[in-house]
Amino acid sequence: MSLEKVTKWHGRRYADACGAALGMELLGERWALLVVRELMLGPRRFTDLRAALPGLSANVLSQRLDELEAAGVLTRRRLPPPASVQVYELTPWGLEVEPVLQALGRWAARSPHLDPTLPLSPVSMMLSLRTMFDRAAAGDARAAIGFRLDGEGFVVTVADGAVTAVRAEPETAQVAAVVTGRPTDLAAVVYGNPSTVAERTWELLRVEGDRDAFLRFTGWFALPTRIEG
Amino acid sequence: MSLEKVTKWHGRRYADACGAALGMELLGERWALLVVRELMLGPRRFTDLRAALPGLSANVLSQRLDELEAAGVLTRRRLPPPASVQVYELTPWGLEVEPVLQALGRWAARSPHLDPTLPLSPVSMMLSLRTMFDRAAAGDARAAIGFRLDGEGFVVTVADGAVTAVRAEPETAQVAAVVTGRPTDLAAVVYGNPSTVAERTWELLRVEGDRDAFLRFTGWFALPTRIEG
DNA sequence: CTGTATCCGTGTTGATACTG
DNA sequence: CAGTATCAACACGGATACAG
Repeated sequence: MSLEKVTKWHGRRYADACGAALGMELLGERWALLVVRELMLGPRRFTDLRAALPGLSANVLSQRLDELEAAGVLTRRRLPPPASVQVYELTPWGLEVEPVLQALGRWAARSPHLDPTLPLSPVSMMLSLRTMFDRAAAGDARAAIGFRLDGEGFVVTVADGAVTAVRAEPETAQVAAVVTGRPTDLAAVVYGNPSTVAERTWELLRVEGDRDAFLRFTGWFALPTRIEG
Repeated sequence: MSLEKVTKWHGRRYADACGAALGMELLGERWALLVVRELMLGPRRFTDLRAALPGLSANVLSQRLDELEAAGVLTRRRLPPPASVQVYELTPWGLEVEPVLQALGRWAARSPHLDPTLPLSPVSMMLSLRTMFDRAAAGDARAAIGFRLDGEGFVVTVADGAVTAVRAEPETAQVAAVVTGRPTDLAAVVYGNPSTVAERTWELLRVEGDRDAFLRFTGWFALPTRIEG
């Protein structure tokens, strides 16, 4: 069966020696890159992926997971009992897809068609912080902010002109503030023009702890300028 | 009709605010990224694209060109008479796809499935030099090498720790050497282990001018290490 | 609860042939 | 040269039913 899939994976080849062509064979199938994106911050279960990717049907997700496993991008692993559930996890090489995600995201963010009102998954929001971090704006500032987005916890740290974002329950002792809310609203506050972000949007987020620390934090991230369109 | 296409481009959305998702909507359709790749080094005609992308049929190419034009990635332009032919040209924003191509190519080049025996287009070969340039290996060396691949001329220049590659007829006066041959054979020589590149492969390339300069040049480019598979 | 397998309507893809 | 027309095959997405 597994061999079946490996051999079957040559359905739609480009027959092109170029690396970018091979990349599109591996990641270019519909939904494939978004599945990888959702695994970028750690292993997830089948149902987690479905929840993060509404519109992706179960049969297509199954197929993508098979193909990505055959390609060596991810592995399926059964968690040790008692939590005997299956999770999907990127391989080290799969983790290296992040620069691709970032280059693509940065490029497309300049399109007039980018629509911030569309749904945004928690992982997607956190990854965008890694992509859109503005080193010059942050300078040598330091801060750790916790997030709880749709029930999922993350900790983002800025230090030494770099940013990290990991999946973790934010402990009030370790972060300056904990922000709770929906990813879309967080994006509006972080990427919106501070003077035009509606007060109503701020009200949709709950900020516990040092609110000013989070306010400064939002200034260290910026979307690229849009092209006219 | 053109408006028709713009509005029609809503066919397969992801309904996801993430930039990477939008990027896949714009460039993720089959063949789309490879069409952009072929335009990266300057305008090309419909037939040029078909020649560079065997396996891409005329109707699909037509459709991709429409979609990419509607998205603002490329424009169609009619060359002034007498050469009154139509060419497709990337917009400034379309040119910015190159980092995506590079990130994807660099990532996929580590796959065990990369197959250097597959056909390689001249543009693809030249772009790979921009991607795989090894700044440390080049040091402060300088050189200009001309190439004639499947009849298309290019000039590649290395200077100040950077590489450029442009479409241009190589003039013997401006380059240290002119290499004539097929892209695949050039790739074998540039990216192969120098000690294991068959003498037969070298014989498939014609090197006019300073052969040693070209030999040094080949040492400034390297593929990333393959993963086990 | 966590996936997997099957059926089906629809749209996309791709080969061939053909037109301005 | 630059596409359009037609048609067959297949991929996608939704629903549903089934297995561990």
